[in-house]
Amino acid sequence: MKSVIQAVKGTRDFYPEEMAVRNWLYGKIREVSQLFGYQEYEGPILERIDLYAAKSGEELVKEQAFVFPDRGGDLITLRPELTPTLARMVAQRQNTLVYPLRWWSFGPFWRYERPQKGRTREFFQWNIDLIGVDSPEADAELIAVCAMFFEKIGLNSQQVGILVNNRRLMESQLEQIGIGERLRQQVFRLIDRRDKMSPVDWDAYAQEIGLHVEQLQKLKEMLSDPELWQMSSELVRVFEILEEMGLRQYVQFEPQIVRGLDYYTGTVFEARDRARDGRAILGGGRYDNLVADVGGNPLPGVGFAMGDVMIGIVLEKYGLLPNLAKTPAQVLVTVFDETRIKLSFALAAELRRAGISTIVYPEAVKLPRQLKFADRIGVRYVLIVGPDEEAAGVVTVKNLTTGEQENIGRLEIVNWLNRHLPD
RNA sequence: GUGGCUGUAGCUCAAUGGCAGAGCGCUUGACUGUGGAUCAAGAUGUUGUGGGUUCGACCCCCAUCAGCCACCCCA
Repeated sequence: MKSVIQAVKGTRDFYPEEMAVRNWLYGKIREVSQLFGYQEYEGPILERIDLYAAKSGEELVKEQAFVFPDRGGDLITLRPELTPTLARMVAQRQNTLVYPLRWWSFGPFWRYERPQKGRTREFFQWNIDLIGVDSPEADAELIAVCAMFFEKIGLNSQQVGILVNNRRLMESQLEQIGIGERLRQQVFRLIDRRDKMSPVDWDAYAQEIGLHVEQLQKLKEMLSDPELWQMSSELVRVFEILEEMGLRQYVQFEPQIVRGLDYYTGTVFEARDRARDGRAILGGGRYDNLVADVGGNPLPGVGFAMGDVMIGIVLEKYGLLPNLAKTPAQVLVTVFDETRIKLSFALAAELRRAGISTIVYPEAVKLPRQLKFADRIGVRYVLIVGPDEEAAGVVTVKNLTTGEQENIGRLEIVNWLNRHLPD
């Protein structure tokens, strides 16, 4: 035990139980993505570091990416996010793709950070994007995808909410109080930290950036105005569409949401536990310059990303993780003794040809051990072929759930199982 | 990158500086063709790792690794 080599920090082993949950999540993601007509795609896991230099945000690449030189000396990055890859893939075939593009993906990502609650170094992320349209209806569609996903997975609008804002709205409001492009990024950071700092520290931080007392006062008024969204024709339209789609209850305006990544240009949103537990479940928004930033012609887009770790924590908290069958096997064929091993293997092969998932015990150990094994892996039916059965031309079928058993004619067994197995 | 807490049996956790334990799980049996329940017996440890203090260290000190949590940042 002591000599087992340690797993890499911040990675998780997916034992069959965890793998089943991950695949279940993947399935729900696929279901909702396809329900909206999105196509699945995937990019490489390795990218040149230059791809991220463009726009991802300084820190994400410099300090939070796994970077290494390949044998030719080029710096290669384990992808920390997918959006730049998406932008590259679109730019490469910009003139042949049919717009608007609706694409989704689910795959692994890496960030070199200290692991903690809701965050690991290796994680899986759902990315979904609508590219080639800059309408608020497109923004609303992505938010709707998000809300439908919650609905499908069993999270109701009392448990989780999608907080929405618009960077253009915030920019114009900031203009009105005399904050221009020069201070914009810093003020966005300030807004982003409103809840994370004490009011006193926050005021001090604001003044440090260079806000006058009057500007700070006006900024506070902005951030506490729940009706501010009505100043944005885009947000008005977004909420209107979501209302018509019957998903309005999941969504609310939140002026403090501006998102960390630099490439967002319009509507931004993130989903959180309503109880304010933990970090954001997902985050996204509109990015209208990204394709141009990697060398393509300007093309607008909107999308979001959801990590598997935080959604897993939320689903666990609300008891929504499914009870998944332990084994895919529907039937276990026991081996009665050495001389009857061939009988059991032949029977198992016959069941498999009929499409029945079957395990055959691989050695002639005592029957109680084989039954105990069947019970522990969670298989429903056990088949026994001993001397009595062989002589009578039957098979004993035992249902481990009910404890009942009966003899079925050897030639009837496939039909019998097909009638009694679930599905 | 910064700070805090924690590392003892497969798991969850006890043990005043003085013989390393319990519950669960596991193995075997009660039950030679039947799992779960019950009862009985049994096995399991380099106390994360490396140093130091001490007559003596799971316990105190230092370092290191890992896990958890917060910061930073973000999914």
